[in-house]
Amino acid sequence: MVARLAVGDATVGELADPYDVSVQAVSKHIKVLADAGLVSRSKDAQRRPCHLEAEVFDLMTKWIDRYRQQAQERFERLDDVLAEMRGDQRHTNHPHLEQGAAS
Amino acid sequence: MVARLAVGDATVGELADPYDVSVQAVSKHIKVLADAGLVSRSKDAQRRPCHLEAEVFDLMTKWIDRYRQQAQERFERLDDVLAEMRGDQRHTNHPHLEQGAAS
DNA sequence: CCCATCTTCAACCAAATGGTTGACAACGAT
DNA sequence: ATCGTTGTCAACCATTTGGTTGAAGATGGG
Repeated sequence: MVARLAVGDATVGELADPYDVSVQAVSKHIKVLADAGLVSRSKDAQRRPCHLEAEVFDLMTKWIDRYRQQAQERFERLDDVLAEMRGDQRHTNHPHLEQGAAS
Repeated sequence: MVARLAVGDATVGELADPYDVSVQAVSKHIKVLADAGLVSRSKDAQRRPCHLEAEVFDLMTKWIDRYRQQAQERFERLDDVLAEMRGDQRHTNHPHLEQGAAS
């Protein structure tokens, strides 16, 4: 959905077409996104194209960065030292995420 | 929840404590996050502290950036020109997001 | 005016989410 | 061995989410 809109504006019908889903469902979905400010609507005859609001990306990124920064600061400081002192051993069981972050 | 973990690792009990919610609820929630790879668990006696996985932030940011780039490229190219040509008028009704992006 | 097209509204339904309580497993301390 | 602490499992319930169908509003073309 977002992927399609990132490519370009589209009507509800166009959004629903490629998928096995009713137009009403998409209309509902878009209403939520619009209410949340993620998309805006324009008016072209009986059509109301959807436009992805790019500013939202910035907000999301900002939100994420706030927590990332906290986590990384802590990580780089004393967390691991203490963990090592008390024989802490992490087991992530999520190999796709492991990338040698912990020394 | 994420906010608390960004500050530092915590046990299920510590996470539940500040809120009016049962330990079981938090345990369930954490299980979801752990299954999704957002947090890892360690083992300290009968306690199992939760650790926020920082890599996830990178993945999120990467995902977002992909779409942001597409949207902005399109935006800066011909989208608005065409819109203007056919008398397009956008109405976002989301003032908190408006910041003079569209000329 | 009436029709075709596009969208939305309303009522409804199934599944997912997020919470509860109660039982129980694991562990350290006594 | 037993007990207190911590976390999890299971069954259950309410709310939200995401879908459906059917009817109705809006708009331009004949």
